[in-house]
Amino acid sequence: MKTRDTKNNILDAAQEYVQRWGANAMSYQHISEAVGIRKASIHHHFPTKEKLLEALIDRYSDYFLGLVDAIVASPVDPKTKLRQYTALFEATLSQGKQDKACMCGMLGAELATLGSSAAEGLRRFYRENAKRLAKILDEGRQANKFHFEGSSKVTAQLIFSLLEGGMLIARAEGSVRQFQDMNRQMLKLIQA
Amino acid sequence: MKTRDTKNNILDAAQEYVQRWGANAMSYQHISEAVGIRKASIHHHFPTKEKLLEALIDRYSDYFLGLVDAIVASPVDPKTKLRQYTALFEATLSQGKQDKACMCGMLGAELATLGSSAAEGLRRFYRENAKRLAKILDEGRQANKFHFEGSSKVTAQLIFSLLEGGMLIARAEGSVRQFQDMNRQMLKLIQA
DNA sequence: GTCTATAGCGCGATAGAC
DNA sequence: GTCTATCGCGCTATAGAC
Repeated sequence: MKTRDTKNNILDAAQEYVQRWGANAMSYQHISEAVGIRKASIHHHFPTKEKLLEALIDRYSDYFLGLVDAIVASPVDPKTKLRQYTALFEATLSQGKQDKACMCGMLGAELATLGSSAAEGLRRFYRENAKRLAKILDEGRQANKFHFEGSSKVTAQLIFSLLEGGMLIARAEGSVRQFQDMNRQMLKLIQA
Repeated sequence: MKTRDTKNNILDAAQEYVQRWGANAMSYQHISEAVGIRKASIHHHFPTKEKLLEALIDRYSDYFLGLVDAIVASPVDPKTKLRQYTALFEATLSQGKQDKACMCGMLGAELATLGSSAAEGLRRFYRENAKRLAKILDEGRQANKFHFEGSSKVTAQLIFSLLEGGMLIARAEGSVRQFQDMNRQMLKLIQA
């Protein structure tokens, strides 16, 4: 099998596991069983777990921010953009047994156990998401569709934190519905 | 040393570790070194890690909800109560090297690796916090101090999720300030 | 209640054949 | 690029002396 395919299969399995169980519960053995190759073969593609996590975060970040960029650039109104943004998180939570959270939200709790490159990748994910959210908020406020005082940057942090935290809380209750209700309420508050 | 003291010392060390590193990175060896007793002695007080985590969550929950109850019952206005509630989280984040998060927020990410009793304890913490927040919100809305449409229960979930998620995000950036700004902005949105 | 000693396992990682 | 085999470590947990 091609190297790129194997690498992607490894990252797919690792990501799935981290989103459900966390990085510290994920092992080369688990990936090995999911992908159908031996532990040593994984080390050939990702020599250390730290390198694997770096690659995982980079890929996740690039993919997710790509989806967000498409939303930001689309010609719909700001309220719809914000709704589509929250829908990305709702989709993750709805997948499968509804026990998958945002991978970077999970890793936020395990930050202290990550290497410095992985930690920097995490910060980049947080920062870039907030930046794009702030753009949507500015656009909405300029169009007189969103009404809130103060900084759009801080409000973007607020919304992003709400989504990341909300996924973890709602997952504990097994309630996608609770997460969706919360997101709708946030939209109301921004428009009030 | 008295059993109760030793138990508390063990729980203190364990809690500190979980808040910084997470439950899966916490080991009997780490606690042993922090408390100054041997691994086997910890097993005498908490036979398994699962039991230790259960006790940890129960103690944390009781203590924290006690603080919250005092705020709810105090004769100050609802806005002050909400401010004091967020201040509890800000205080945790400000402690020491500013790398401590809410223990139950951390454990939310590691939910899948917890035993069923510990998971139930977590859900209780989430539920009881939201319940008390909803009470503050109702009180504020009735006094015409808070203005928001829709359910106070959902809004309480929103605020609680925001706090739990915000701690993890702000911790990554090492910015208590960011967390405080976000909380102030939430208060503005509720009062708008 | 605390200790020493150890069992038994899973982990990340490496060596070397194919 | 994938494999078998193995190393060395840290983990949870237990047995049994004091």
